[in-house]
Amino acid sequence: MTGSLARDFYRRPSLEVAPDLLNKLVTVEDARSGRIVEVEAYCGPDDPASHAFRGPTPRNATMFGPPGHLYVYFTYGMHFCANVVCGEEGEAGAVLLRGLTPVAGLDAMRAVRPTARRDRDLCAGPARLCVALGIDRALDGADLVDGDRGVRVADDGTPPPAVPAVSGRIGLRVATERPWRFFVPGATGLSRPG
DNA sequence: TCTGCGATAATA
DNA sequence: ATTATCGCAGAC
Repeated sequence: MTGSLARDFYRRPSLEVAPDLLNKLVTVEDARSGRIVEVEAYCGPDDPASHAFRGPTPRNATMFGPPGHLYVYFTYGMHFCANVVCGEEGEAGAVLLRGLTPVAGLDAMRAVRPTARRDRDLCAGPARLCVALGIDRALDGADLVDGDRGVRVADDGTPPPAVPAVSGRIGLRVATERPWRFFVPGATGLSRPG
């Protein structure tokens, strides 16, 4: 029943993949896992908010690689955020993971995120979920399909919402009006209510 | 519960 | 200079 998503799942534009990623599971080596409840699509060269907008650089190299890999970047001098690379190789599409419902390994998550007051805050935010799951620079480029570095995205049979909630993306100064944030309404682990 | 602000360093 | 953020302080 539960298994890694196939490569072809990711071989589509990020705007198609993003809503389909809702309710899938992210798992890491030590069995910590969370259910994806909030994502944002980034559309490569067509998207002024995308790290890929100005073409390939050392930082965004993973985005320009094959789909189904993890793109991890460092920002604000202290945070890591994680994306799933989408589209054909070279398209540089990406889906940012913004919120998870903690599913397993809650004790380990609490240990690395002592500032989370409630369990619902453990993975509520793109940088928070990276800390909770132990995702950092070392996992940039990890293959989510074969799990070469322990990180996978799996389907346990829970379908995405028939009609996902949609909004503008968060934290941007450009292209804020594009409705490319998708989330499970009312879910535990959203980075913000709506 | 909400709002504003400082931290902190890689990137272009 | 800017940044795909977070946690704290202070106001209600």
